[in-house]
Amino acid sequence: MEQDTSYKERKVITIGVVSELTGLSERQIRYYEERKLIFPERSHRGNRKYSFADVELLIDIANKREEGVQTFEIRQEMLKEKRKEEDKKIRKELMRGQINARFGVQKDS
Amino acid sequence: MEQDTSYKERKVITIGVVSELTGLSERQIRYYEERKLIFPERSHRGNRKYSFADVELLIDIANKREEGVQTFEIRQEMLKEKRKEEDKKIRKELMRGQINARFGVQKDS
DNA sequence: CGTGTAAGGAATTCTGACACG
DNA sequence: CGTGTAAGGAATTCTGACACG
Repeated sequence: MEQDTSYKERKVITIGVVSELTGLSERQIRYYEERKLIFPERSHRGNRKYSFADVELLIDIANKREEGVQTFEIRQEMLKEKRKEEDKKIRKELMRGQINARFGVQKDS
Repeated sequence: MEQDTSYKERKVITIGVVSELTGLSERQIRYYEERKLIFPERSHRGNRKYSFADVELLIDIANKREEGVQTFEIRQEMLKEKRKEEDKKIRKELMRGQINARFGVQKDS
């Protein structure tokens, strides 16, 4: 289901390049990971790898930080967003279920 | 005009990751550059950086090589392709020019 | 809390070259 | 021609820690 060929989601960018792309120091980037704001993959021997989506997220984080928002609060907001997304998804699936129940394919047997 | 925010074209991937992604050795990847099949950018201090488009191109090259096609021939084909693309583009622009001449915006002055 | 920095080590990347076929 | 490899050096990345505020 999860098509992970998407260029935006593939984790292939090393921390040095991410640093250039975002203007953040490597220290900051690693710290935001420690605070569970960002989740890079690890290469074979432990090097962090980020996606373009991660880069964009980091830029958002940087903006929030500049406004004085603490990492803890940013995390709260992100979790809230995530819950909202999941809710939407579930509602969609429920709807689909109801439609199928009335007009959809027959259950076999 | 050239919108280079495109994830596919941004050169951000280091040679080690490209090697993993393509299955090619770093030696091979550097050699194909020497033969002018691929054109990475360089980071600040000289490290090669590739795009997803480059990765796909390298996979195509690898397939051709497996069929025994020489790098020189691959280069020929690529140049031919490129010329074809440019031709198409020019024809398109010519067409647009004619349409504008009859129905388009007035030239000022 | 958020970030800088020095520390020490391991892994990465670079170039030019020799080897083989 | 296309690729492997050893060589030496420079740059990258990692972790854990101390510092400051």
